[in-house]
This record gives sequence, structure tokens and C-alpha cells, in this order.
Amino acid sequence: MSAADPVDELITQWRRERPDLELGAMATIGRLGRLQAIIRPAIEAVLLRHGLSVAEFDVLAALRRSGEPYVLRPIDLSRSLMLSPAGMTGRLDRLEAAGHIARRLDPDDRRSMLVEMTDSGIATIDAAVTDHTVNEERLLAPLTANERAALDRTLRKLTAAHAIHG
Amino acid sequence: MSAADPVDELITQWRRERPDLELGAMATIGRLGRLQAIIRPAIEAVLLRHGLSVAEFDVLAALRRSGEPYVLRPIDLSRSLMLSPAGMTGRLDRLEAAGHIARRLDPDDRRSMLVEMTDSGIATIDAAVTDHTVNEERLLAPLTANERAALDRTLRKLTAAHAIHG
DNA sequence: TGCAGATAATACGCTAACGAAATATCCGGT
DNA sequence: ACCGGATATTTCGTTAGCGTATTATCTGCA
Repeated sequence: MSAADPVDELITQWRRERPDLELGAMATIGRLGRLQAIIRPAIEAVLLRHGLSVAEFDVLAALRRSGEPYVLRPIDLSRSLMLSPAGMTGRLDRLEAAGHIARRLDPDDRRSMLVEMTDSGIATIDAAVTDHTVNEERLLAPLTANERAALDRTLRKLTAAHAIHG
Repeated sequence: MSAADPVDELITQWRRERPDLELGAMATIGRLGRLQAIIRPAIEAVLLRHGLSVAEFDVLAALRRSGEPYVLRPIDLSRSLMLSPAGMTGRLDRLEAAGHIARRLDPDDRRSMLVEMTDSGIATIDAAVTDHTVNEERLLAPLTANERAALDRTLRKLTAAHAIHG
């Protein structure tokens, strides 16, 4: 229990001011947020070397994961990335300007567009995801294999529990 | 390993397209992000009942934790909330308009302001944090006491490891 | 066949953050 | 005592998201 931990400080302050509160969950959820605050810039830094923001990476990754011919509709992308359709329009505009994707009309549905990756987009996402996975392994490297497995199991259990009832 | 888990789907797709990648960390970090995506709206919903956004709650909470007389400088708030000074100006503007804080000149440093909570601000944050902690306990309720303790230990170890070297 | 309601993409206005610049003030070394 | 660099707040311009409205198109039912 090193006192240098910012979450411990926060909890200590709350306990002094509001000794009536149950603070265990606040501590753990606080650590969760703090971990994200550490991880996120570390991930951004690696993607930036490939000229990508996390937002752009996510779109190219969704296209790459979908397999050949790397074509999806904007509505599918917005759903799979949990982004509003309006927000997806903006992201696609930026990716198109960067030359990573191209938009064409969907021959089967004239309401819709088809988003396809360019050769540049494919090369960029393949190089970026290689670095990205190495980086993510590095970020979890302080944990033992057992700790990592337990963490993954616990996170899965939590997300599953909340996915069920909401 | 229920196939309904969106993270499992994502990993399965990547494994098919890029069998050369080490994907374990991506799965765990993906679950971490997904958990945040579940937790965040649940927290927002509770705070909204008190008329607060998470951003506003964080400011009032920092003031409340600081103890009597609930006064801090904007620069201290911006540092402790990891927010730019410009962003803090905006948040304080909104909290002032809502009547939760008041700004006055710092008698000891004329560059600086002092931010103090109003009675309304104190009443609001005390009610909100009570509900908030109950809500956070509920969010972790699917886990056993052992799982919660292990999760907290692991998160602490990870954040500590990265705080040291960066 | 034709029409009502659903659906896809985009445009628009709003919000809230950031970085940089401006302004005012403080402080340490000479 | 003074001056140069540091510090605190705010303003400004930019960015990127959201929700709503708009336009075009599709689909199912009478």
C-alpha cells in the first residue's frame, strides 16, 4: 500500500470527509480509469508513428478484420465502432482525404455507400497493427501469466454480467 | 468462452486475417475498454439525477475531498483532474452558472482566483457521491470478494509499474 | 401498382475539450 | 530596487464528437 498511489490518496481523503461511505468499488473503478489514462497515450504514440489517430485506426482495423475485399458500409462501421452515423461520416472524410479509403456507390442499394481500403490503407493498417499488438503486450508485461489470465477472466465475467441485464 | 462476447469475435477475426500476431494483450485491453464503455453510461445516469455531468462531479468532488473550507485554486483543480487550464475555466464557468461554485480573488496572489463551493454545491455533491458509491458497488457486485481483491491488486500493480518508468 | 414507414448518408448547430497567445502578477538573483 | 523568467487565468481558434433534420431510397402491405 504505497502512499504514492493517487487512487489511495483520493480514497484516504474521501474516508476522512465521508466515513459513512463504502469506498471499495470507487477505488477499483478509479484504478480502472487511471489505467486507461496511462494506456491510452501509450497506444496513441505508437499509432501516431503510422500517421493514425485511434479513431482512424479503429476504422481501418474494422475493414481489415472483415477480410477481403475490405469493403463495408458506413452504417456497419458506425455500429461496430459504436459511433453515431454522423461521426462516422466525419471519420471517413478524414480517412478519404488521407488516401486510406475510397467511397463508391453501393450497386445494390442506392441509399448506401461502400467504403473500401486503398492499397495505402491496407499497407498502413497492417504495419500499424503489428506494432500495436507488440505495444499492447509490452503494456501488460509487468503482470505474470497467471495474473494476466485472472485479469482477463474477471473482466470477461464483469462485461458478460452487465451485457445480460444492462 | 461464449462466442457472444464481442471481444472474442474481434480476436477471432484478427486471428483469421493475421495469424502471425500475438493477440492476448489486445483481448485483455479490449475488455478493459469495453468495461469502461459499460460502466461510464451507468455512472453518468446516476450523476444526472443530481443534475451533474461526470466533468462537473469531478470538480465538486475534488473540492469536497479537500475538506473545509472547500476552497481550491483553478490551477490545483486542473492539475488534480488532469485537465488543461483552459478546460478548467470552461468547467468552472458552467458550475458557477449552475450556482454550485463561486469565484473570488485570492488575497495572497493576485494572479490567482479561489474557487469555493456554495451551499448548493456542497449539498449536491454530498447527495451525489452517496448515490455514486452505491452505484459503483452495484457495478462490481457480479464479482466475488476474492475476485474484487485480486482485480484491485492487479490494477494497482499495473498502474504502479507504468508510473515508475512511464 | 402505390403509398407509408423504415433506413442510409450527410448537413448543420451545439458542446467541450485542446494548444497557443495574451495579460497580469509573482519571485529570485544581482 | 529591479529585471527576466516563471506562473495563473482567460480568450481565441481548432477539432471531433453528438443529436436532429434533410434528402434519397428501399420494402412491405393493401
